[in-house]
Amino acid sequence: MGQRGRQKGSVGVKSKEAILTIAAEEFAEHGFHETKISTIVKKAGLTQPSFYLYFSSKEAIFQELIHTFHHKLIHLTKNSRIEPNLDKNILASKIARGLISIFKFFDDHRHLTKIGFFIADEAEEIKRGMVAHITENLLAEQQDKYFRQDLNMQIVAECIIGAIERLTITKLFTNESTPQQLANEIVDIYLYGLQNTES
Amino acid sequence: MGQRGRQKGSVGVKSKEAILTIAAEEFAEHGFHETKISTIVKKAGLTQPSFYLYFSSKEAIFQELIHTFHHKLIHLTKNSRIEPNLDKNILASKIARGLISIFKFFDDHRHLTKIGFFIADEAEEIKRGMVAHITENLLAEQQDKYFRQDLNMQIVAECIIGAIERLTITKLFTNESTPQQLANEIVDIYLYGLQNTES
Amino acid sequence: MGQRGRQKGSVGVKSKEAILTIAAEEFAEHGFHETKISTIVKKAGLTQPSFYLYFSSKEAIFQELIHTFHHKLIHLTKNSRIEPNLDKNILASKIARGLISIFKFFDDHRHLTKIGFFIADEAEEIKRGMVAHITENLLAEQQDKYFRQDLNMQIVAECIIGAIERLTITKLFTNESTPQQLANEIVDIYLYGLQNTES
Amino acid sequence: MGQRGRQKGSVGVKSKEAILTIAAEEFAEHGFHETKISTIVKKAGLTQPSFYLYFSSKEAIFQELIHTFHHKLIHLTKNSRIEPNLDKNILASKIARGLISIFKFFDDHRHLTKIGFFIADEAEEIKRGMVAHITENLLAEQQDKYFRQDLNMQIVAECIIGAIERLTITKLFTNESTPQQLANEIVDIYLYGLQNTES
DNA sequence: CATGAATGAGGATTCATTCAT
DNA sequence: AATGAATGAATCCTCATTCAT
Repeated sequence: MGQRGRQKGSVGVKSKEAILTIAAEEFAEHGFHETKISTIVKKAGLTQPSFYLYFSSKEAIFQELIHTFHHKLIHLTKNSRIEPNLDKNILASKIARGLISIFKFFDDHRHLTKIGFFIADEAEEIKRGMVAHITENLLAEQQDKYFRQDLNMQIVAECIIGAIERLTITKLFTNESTPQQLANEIVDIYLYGLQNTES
Repeated sequence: MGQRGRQKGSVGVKSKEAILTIAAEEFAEHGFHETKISTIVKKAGLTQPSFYLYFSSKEAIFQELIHTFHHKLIHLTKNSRIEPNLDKNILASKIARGLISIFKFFDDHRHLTKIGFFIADEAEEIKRGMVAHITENLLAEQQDKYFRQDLNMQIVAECIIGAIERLTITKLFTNESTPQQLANEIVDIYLYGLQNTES
Repeated sequence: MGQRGRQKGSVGVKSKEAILTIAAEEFAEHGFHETKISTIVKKAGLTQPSFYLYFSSKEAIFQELIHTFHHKLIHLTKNSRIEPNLDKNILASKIARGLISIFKFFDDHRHLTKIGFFIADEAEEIKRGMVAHITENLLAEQQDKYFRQDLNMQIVAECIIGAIERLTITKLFTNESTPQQLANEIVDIYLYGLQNTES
Repeated sequence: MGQRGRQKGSVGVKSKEAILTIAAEEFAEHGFHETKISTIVKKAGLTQPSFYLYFSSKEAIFQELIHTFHHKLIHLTKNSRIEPNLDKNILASKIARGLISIFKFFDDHRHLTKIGFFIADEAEEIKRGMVAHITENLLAEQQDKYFRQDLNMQIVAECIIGAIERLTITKLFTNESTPQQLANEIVDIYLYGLQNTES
């Protein structure tokens, strides 16, 4: 069928993706309200009505971007459950690996991350999800005696998310640190603490 | 009679303060753009032109709130430099005391905190200031051998600010934890780390 | 009566005059709409309600200034009727004298002139009055054979007013010419024309 | 069918021109401040946002009208340089022809003229340009001995512009005189003066 | 004579969104 | 698949003017 390959939808798909990409940029840089549909379509070489061919509203495309971010993030964390029975040295690197994958993901999707992790109202909920996930992991490891028994792991998880948040903005997105470096620093700090045990 | 005589201008002052209070509430809850001047003045029992009697624009009052927050915050952290020559136990409680005062301050000024620490574009800068301050303190203590020599204290500071940020939103503002509890948890986590040293 | 001279009204009179003077300046410089009552009273060291102690509205003070201008102008032109039976040389200087008095008057009341002769809607009417007056004079002199019989004196009068208007703005108010100079130039041009009668 | 095919954009052009025409009317009649965008668009059968489809602000459309006037005026005066070597009778009719074209232009563009020659702040500058142009012409003719040597031609030019100004308002726009009549009267007055040379 | 405080009324401008083609 | 044209619905802001003291 259709040997002349009037590749149905390909143009539209391209337009839609152009809009999505540019919108992500704009939202990430200027926030929701300061981003104008007019600007997006202009940058995409389209007109305003075309926008509504692909998205039902400004709110809708914003949600779509958030959803994409959230979806990818969930997918990412799905496989990161730490297997039991590993010795302490390996634990550290396991944790580091998890953090690396998060930072890498953020690094690879800067605009989406800005939107879904920092700008959106839903960011709070997304973080809550991550905190829950991390808490679970930590609890398991706590149970396995890798971690101190007297710690409130939910609070720990919040601290880690907070750290990730900050470092993403100030170190990762400024290109001052790599995912690896950041992950290692976090592991080092949280695992062993600040206290000087020498002397 | 009235021992304070002809309270010149007191009415206007009251109106201005009413506007400020309500504006803080609104901005904190709805953000800059979703906050309407009309709503603010209505809640203050005034009309729109009155607003402009006290503030030159919506932007201006927002800035004033940010400034107030920043100003108070700076004032707070001014006295918090840790004195040298204290043993380790005291150090912990010293640090805790600093954190308590921050959480207390945030707790006492929830709206301002939401605005100046979470909503404003300037929040980033304000946090940067706090990070710098904390970094300084940490470095001094590191020099005094209280802390491990191999840690990048700026990164540590970022982690702490991130933790404060998160815990403020999820534990403090939800009334799930007190400033004391949060401060203690942070000290415990960051000073000693997660690692189980028993066994 | 009243040896203590609580000069009744003197303060008010002073305030009113201050307002009038400043208002004239402002209207002259910025026109009606761009002149704000708030600016006037500020410059007069008063508050807005005080303004309404002396003038019923912005429109009212503007009218008062126009009226003052018009009144003075009418007073000026009342005595300027040219007496009959003068020879041609004297005629020229008579006319010049009339023009000098007008230019002097404009020069002495620059703000009022700007308002009443250039800014006000009523300026048109005021000019019409002057044209009528000049026309009358010219007609008398035409009847006395001093002027050409074939000229439409109303048109001539319009031309003279037009000349006065322009020269007031471009030469008088810029201090490039004195009333005398301008009057002489006008007399010279209009009496003898441009045409070179030599050769 | 339809020899001009798919008239792309013709509707928008029509709307823009409608707005321009009506705006010229309104500005001419009521001045800048008393002219409301709401009135303009209402008369054009449009809504307020449509106005901003074609003009960026009220100030902008006003400037556009002024510019149009100025542009046309400059175009008009470009060809009006008087060629040398003409005898006196022809000179008069040459000058008359120039004046006719000006009055005709003003007559054909009453609204624009009101705006650009009487209402706009830029009117002064526009007149200055005309004065300069006229002065140049007069000087050339003076050099060629057509005009008296003792006259300050800039002042003469100012007088002529003043005359044009006045006569435009009082005779042309009231339909009391035609461009031809006005031009002839001016030539007559300025060339030969008022003085009765008979007797 | 004067003012601190307040407001009614309106006006320009913006932006997401839609209609007809 | 796309667009020229248009708009509904707000929002910020301004200014002359007034009231109570």
